Amino acid sequence: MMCMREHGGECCDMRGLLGFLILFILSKKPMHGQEIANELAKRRGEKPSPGTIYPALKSLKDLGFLSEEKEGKTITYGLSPKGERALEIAKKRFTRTFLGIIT
Amino acid sequence: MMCMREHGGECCDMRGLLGFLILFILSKKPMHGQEIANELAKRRGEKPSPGTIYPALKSLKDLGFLSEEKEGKTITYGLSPKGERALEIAKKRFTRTFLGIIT
DNA sequence: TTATATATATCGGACATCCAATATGATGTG
DNA sequence: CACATCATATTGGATGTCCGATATATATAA
Repeated sequence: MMCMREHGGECCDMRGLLGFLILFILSKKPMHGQEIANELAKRRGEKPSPGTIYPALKSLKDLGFLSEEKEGKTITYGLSPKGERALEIAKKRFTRTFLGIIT
Repeated sequence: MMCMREHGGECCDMRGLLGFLILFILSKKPMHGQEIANELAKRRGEKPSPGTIYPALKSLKDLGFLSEEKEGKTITYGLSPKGERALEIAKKRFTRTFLGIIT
């Protein structure tokens, strides 16, 4: 049914770009999981569930894109050098693909 | 494994935004399927297969987002008024979600 | 200690996306 | 007509994305 959601008026649910968004958000400022989820909520309009955000962070970590610092119960994530390079490449692709859409 | 693809350097495969992209492309100029596929190839770097583009067009058509004009073997698609409204809403969401990424 | 709240983590599965293969129909050329 | 070509269409399935439910760990309060 493609990306069209809800009562016929909306499309574009950003599916598949969660990891990209997280990299971008972390490039602005290191954050822990809940802060990232809140930032995503601001952008997407809906807060991702724990079952979304933590596996996503794990994937990015497994790819070597994140640095982390544990303190008590919170883990603050940032971009590793590899993560920064990946973000730059992804931004180029994103920009080329969606050129002209954001006016 | 999220949206991360290929040798660790890339992410952001635009999954889930195909319908949105098609609406945007058609808002610039009415086109038929193959022209749309070629335009997508320019943006994404890879031409979508027939099994991708035609079901996508069918979904958009079923949602009432497209107008079409058949001439011989080609069908030229454009945006219906409903499609234009949907695109505007989607662009707002897209812009809010990815604000700051395209510099 | 017990209770509560918060952060992180995992697992199962529903659902969506997209492609490969294939089929249909129209047009043109010999 | 037979054949090739191009645009369109369908369908089966592999894969990916994300959420709900649940569990664990740490911190704080009574």
